[in-house]
Amino acid sequence: MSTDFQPKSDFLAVLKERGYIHQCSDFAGVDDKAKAGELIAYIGFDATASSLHIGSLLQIMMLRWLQKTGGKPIPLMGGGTTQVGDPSGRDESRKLLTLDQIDANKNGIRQVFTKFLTFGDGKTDAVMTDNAEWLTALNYIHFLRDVGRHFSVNRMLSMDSVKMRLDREQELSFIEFNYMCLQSYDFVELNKRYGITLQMGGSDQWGNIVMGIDLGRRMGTGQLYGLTSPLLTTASGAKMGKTASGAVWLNSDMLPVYDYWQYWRNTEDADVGRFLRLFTELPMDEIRRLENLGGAEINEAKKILANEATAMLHGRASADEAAETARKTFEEGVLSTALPTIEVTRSEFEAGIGVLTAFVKAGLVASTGEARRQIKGGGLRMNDAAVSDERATLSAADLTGEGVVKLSMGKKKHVLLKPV
RNA sequence: GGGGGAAUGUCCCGAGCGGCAAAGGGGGCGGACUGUAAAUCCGCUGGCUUAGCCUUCGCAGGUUCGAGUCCUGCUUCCCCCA
Repeated sequence: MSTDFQPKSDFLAVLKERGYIHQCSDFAGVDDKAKAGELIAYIGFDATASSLHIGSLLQIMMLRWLQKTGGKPIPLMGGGTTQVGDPSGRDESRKLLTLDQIDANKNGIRQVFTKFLTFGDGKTDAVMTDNAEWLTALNYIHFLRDVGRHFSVNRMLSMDSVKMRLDREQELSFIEFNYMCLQSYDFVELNKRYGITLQMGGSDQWGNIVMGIDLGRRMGTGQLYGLTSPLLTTASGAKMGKTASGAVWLNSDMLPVYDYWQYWRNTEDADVGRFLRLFTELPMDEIRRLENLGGAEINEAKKILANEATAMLHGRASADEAAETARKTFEEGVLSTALPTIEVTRSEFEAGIGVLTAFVKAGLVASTGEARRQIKGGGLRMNDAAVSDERATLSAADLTGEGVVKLSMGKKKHVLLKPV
């Protein structure tokens, strides 16, 4: 596991150069497979929400690079494992999702993959899989006899994730043991069905992946491999993908394209190079040039990062539109009608909407109380003028030439209110 | 089975002599300064129809003019002994 390993395959060369690799069970083994064009790999995604968020993007990019370098990517939907619920997030009673919720979530998640991967029947075409297919049909006794006997509790107890819990005297439920086993079993099952030999994932998945490799050896799959990506944090140490309004979702119905673009635009200086490598496909020498821009010039690099990352997910046209909206809003101070817009009926508007209510409707604040506080702190603006009177009411006089009212919270968040 | 602790503002951690919308952090949001960055400084961080009203301290009762605080029972978690 030397970090100075020199890959011969395009796949590992790209991953290494761009910073996707944290650990690998056997660099040379994966390298040979990739070099021979025989690499088939999977990454599992649990369906805990109706969209994946930025945290999963790194994983998706690995699958994308695999495909581009001649391998076959297999995204695995955790339709079965989600029913068990991965308790590794710790915490008390994690509410179990209903089957309906899981189904709905799977549909939401599935869309994203089609944007990053090419699906089909060809050699390097991606195939969508779902572990509900085999896990839900498992019979407990059969599973114990065929698979369970290969797990050593002694060994499981020595795993980091488990040891940590035990050391801290935190609850470790039996269900968690099972989760690890199911994930291991997935690996073996996917090997049988698709000839998969590599499982990738975040660094927190290392233990589970290694268990899968081990199970494979005992169940006669031939040599399996594991490769993990580093846990991403921003340069100032925050977990990636959280914003004020929650996670940075990949589905546009959960997070408008404009907001997605803004997320990347607001990257910290120190992260620009790293993010360009991981989340865009720009050539390396171009990235090196961009990340070395000094002072305010690095903003150009941030725009390119935002454009490229957004184009990959939402398409070039949407990315351009978001960039143009941002340019008008921030650089020219001109109103762009492409800002996120919420509509109210004309009769409701004419009846008079209070400013407090308007900001709540726009989703800029969570309650009228918060709106009041923000007004006191000078944080709310209407058509770029600070709101000072919380009793004010919107009227036709507030409509701009475009027939909208621009509501802003802070300097960066803008929503248009449009009577229809 | 016996004994001893713990549960607080629904993001987290955490103080709280019977007068409490409840100390202090972290995180988050806003303002200032900047470059839509970081760092720094300042403000805010239960809800509403806001001179007021309503709802919060594991759950259910009780004492009291008044309970996060005292009493009783219950639930969950932790520690010690067996």
